[in-house]
Amino acid sequence: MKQKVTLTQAWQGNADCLHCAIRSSALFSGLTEKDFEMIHEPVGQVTLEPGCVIYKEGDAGHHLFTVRSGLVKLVQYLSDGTQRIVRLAHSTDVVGLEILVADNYAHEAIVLHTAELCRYPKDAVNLLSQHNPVLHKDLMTRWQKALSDADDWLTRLSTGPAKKRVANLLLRLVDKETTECFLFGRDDVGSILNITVETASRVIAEFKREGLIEQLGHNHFKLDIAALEAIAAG
Amino acid sequence: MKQKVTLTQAWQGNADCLHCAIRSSALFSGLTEKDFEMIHEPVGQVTLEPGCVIYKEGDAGHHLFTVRSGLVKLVQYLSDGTQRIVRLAHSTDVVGLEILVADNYAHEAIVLHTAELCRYPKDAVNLLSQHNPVLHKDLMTRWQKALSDADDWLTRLSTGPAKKRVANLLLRLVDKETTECFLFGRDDVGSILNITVETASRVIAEFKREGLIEQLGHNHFKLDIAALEAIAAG
DNA sequence: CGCGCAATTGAGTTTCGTCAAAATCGGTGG
DNA sequence: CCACCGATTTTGACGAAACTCAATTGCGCG
Repeated sequence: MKQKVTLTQAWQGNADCLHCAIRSSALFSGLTEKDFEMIHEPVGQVTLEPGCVIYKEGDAGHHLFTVRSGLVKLVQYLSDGTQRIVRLAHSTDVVGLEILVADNYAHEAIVLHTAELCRYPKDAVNLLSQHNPVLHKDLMTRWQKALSDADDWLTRLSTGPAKKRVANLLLRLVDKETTECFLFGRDDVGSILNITVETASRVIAEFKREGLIEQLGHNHFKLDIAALEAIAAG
Repeated sequence: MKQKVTLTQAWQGNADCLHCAIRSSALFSGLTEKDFEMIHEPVGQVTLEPGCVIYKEGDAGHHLFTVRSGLVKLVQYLSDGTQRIVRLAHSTDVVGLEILVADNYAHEAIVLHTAELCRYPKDAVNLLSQHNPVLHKDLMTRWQKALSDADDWLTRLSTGPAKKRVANLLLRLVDKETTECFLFGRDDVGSILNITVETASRVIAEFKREGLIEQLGHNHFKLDIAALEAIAAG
């Protein structure tokens, strides 16, 4: 796992939320111009490279983040020091929601695929959510989505034999249009599926030999979706 | 798994929320008398026996529930028909939160240990949460707790060898005062820990032989907490 | 007292983890 | 451009853990 890049103070302020490309599904979609005037700290945006740490577990913080593009992993460290990835956040997902009601982040957030992020000050979100019913409901919906994702993670990615888990992971990462999929290090695959690096590698190699996935480049595959779904259903 | 009991319309209306014994940690703790006047449908309460189904996955519903006492399991069914328990709710926990933003329940909720429940109409909660900042924040905190529980479930109860998982489960169920613990069917233990009934039984039997747990009655044990914590840390 | 379900135990098999080695990839510098 | 280095991935051999199938025991309840 690379960890070369660190989050320097590269945030560029004054994102243009009113004309944001993903606004309809962004956190501040329900806000009016008047609402934006109430925010003193500007909404910042930044692009981060793989390996970059957005925040660490236990960090005090005052921001939550929307993932505009790319992929971010949320990691928790176990008592024995090993790490377990408890969620993946991709476009339109919010990470760091917990900072709205807690003082510290619950996970370590690390970029897996180059990601564009927006950053919101928690105080502004807390304040606005009490006056703006749309934002209020949107927040609830995001909590619900996070919880539903967590349940899905447990039932699909942490249950059953290794082949089934890997198939489910690939299907979750695939672009349905192109049937292509960008993967990442085998150690991360293992941390997600709760299997060892070797087992992850073995299963992926076997999928390649059996033609279920075709390698297009470094961690870049074309999937046989139907066949993988058969395995995923198990 | 028993499923003899069904939830008949046994709800007794007009719970006395203002003088509730667990009010300080109940869902409506932040409400004023004036708030209560705004609720047309009374808050109901009921006592349910083990096996009783509170709601099913996919059910349309208009209520969320506080568990006043007892134990409730939240179940999801996998593609192959087997069930996986994704959370346990005990005193002061809320189940069915998702109904605030979705039309259907996300899990099946079944009573494990005789439980007293309070029932809140979703419309009232949604309405009040937009005007009462305390309830608003309380709801957010409950979402966060549910999510944190889910993460904990994954890292503690679904990771590592079977003995470690069983130890973690027992420690989660134990009454720290008496060091006693009420368990349930081995099939439920298996569904929680993602192991088979046989493995669950073997581990528990082994714990008994090694004196880590002493059987006091049917599914009733006294625990050697220190020893179990050593295994749970593993 | 016996019936029936749940729990336990046993034997054999499969899967996965562990440890170790080999191969491959990506990047770097001559 | 090519050779080399380190890191990642793949592969192999072996053992441990858990699953499956089956039989037995134990317990609660009528």
